[in-house]
Amino acid sequence: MTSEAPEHRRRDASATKAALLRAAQELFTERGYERTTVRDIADRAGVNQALLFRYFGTKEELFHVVLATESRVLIAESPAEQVLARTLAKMLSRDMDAAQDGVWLAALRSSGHDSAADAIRKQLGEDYTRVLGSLTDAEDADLRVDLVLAWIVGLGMLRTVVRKEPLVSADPGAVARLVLRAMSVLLERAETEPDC
Amino acid sequence: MTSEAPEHRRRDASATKAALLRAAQELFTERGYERTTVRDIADRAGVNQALLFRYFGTKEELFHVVLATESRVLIAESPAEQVLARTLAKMLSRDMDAAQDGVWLAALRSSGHDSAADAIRKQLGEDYTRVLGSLTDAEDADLRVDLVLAWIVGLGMLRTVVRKEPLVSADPGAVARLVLRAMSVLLERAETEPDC
DNA sequence: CTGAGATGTAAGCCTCCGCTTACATCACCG
DNA sequence: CGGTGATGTAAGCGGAGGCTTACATCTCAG
Repeated sequence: MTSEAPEHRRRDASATKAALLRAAQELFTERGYERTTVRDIADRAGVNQALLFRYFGTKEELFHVVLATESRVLIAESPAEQVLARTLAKMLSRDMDAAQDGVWLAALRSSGHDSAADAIRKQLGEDYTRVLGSLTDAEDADLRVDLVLAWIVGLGMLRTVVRKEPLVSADPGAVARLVLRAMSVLLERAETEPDC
Repeated sequence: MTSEAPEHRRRDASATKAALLRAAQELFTERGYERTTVRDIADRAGVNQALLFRYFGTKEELFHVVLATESRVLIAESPAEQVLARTLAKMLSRDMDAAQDGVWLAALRSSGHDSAADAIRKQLGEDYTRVLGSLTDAEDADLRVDLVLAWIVGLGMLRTVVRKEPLVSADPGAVARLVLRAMSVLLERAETEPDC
C-alpha cells in the first residue's frame, strides 16, 4: 500500500490475472454482474482493459471463473452436522465486504440468462441437498433443504445488498443461534433430535 | 384476444400508461431492472417507445412508479397474526409468473445504486418490523423480524429467479406449514426462553 | 367545421460498454 | 548484446440502449 510509487510494476502475467480475478470478485459481489463493467474491473486491478480479454476471453467467462473458483470451497469438507453452522458463520462474518464469498449472490441477482451460472447454482443446490438431506429422515427432506437454502440466500441478500439493520450489525453468534434453532425444527430427525 | 384486428385502437392516454405500467411490472420481475430495456417494455405494451418517456420521464422513474404501486398493497390490512401467513401464501401462489408481486425482488436484485428504491426497501422493512415485531416480546424482536424477512426474500429468490426444484412445484400449503412452524420458534412469546 | 392541444410515430442522437487491433515495451535465451 | 515471444497500452469499432426531436394524426371544444 505505502509502496505504491513505482510507475511500472515488474511484468507478471499470473499476478495480473490474479489481480483481475480479485477485482472481478469484489465488483461482481458489490454490484452484481450487469452493473459491473470490464473497465471498472481493469481499473480496480490497475491493469489495462485489453488484458482482461487476453486472459479470460470474455466478461462472462471471467464471471464463470470467479464463480467456479469460489464455489469450490463452499461446501467444504465439514461433517454434515457442521455444514450449516459453518456456512452461516461464513455468511455472517464481518469481513463480508472484503468480498470473500458471496459472488454466487451476484449470480443469483443477475440470474436467468446465463446457462453456465445456472449450472453452478444447480450443482451448489445439489451439494447442499445431499449433505443436509442426510440430517433429516423426513420424507420431504429435499424440500426442507430448499427452505434452509432459501433462508441462507435471503440472509445474504439482506446483508450484502440491502444492508438491512439490525441484521448487518448484529452479533453473528446471536444470529446464528437464532437461525440454527429455527432450522433445527426443519431438519430434526424423526422425533425431536435438536442438536445445536 | 379474438378481437385483435383493428389497426388503431382508440387513443387513450391513461390506457396507454396502464399498459406500459403492466408491461414494465412483468418485465422487471422477469428479468430485473438492468436486463429489461425500455424498448422491450414499449413493445410488450404495444406502444411507441417515446410514450414511455412522455408519461414516465425516465426508465428509473417508471421503475419507481411500479415499485410504489406494488408495495402499497403488500403489508395490506391483515391482522398481525395473519400477515406472515398471507405474505407467504401470496409469495407461494402459483400465478407468480403472472407477475403480480415480486417486483420488489427486482429491486433487490439490482440494488445498491438507486436511492429511491433503497427508500422503498427500507420502508417495506419498517412496515414488516412494526407489524411482526408486535408478535414477539423478545428484546431482539427487530433482529428476529429481519430473519423472517430474510427467509421470505430467499424463498422469493429461489422460486422466481433460480426456479429451484422441488421448491417451485411443492404444495404451497405444505411449504407454508413448514415455514410457519419454524418461524414460530423465532416469533414466540416470552415464556419458556429456551436457548440451547 | 375547424383549429389547437393531446396522443402517437419514425428517426436518430449520444453515450456507454464489450471487445479488437495495432503497436510499444519488456524480459529472457541464444 | 540482439532479437523474439510475452506482456502491456492506446485507440477505436460496432452495437445496444436511454432518451430526444420533429412531425403526423386524432379528437374534441367552440
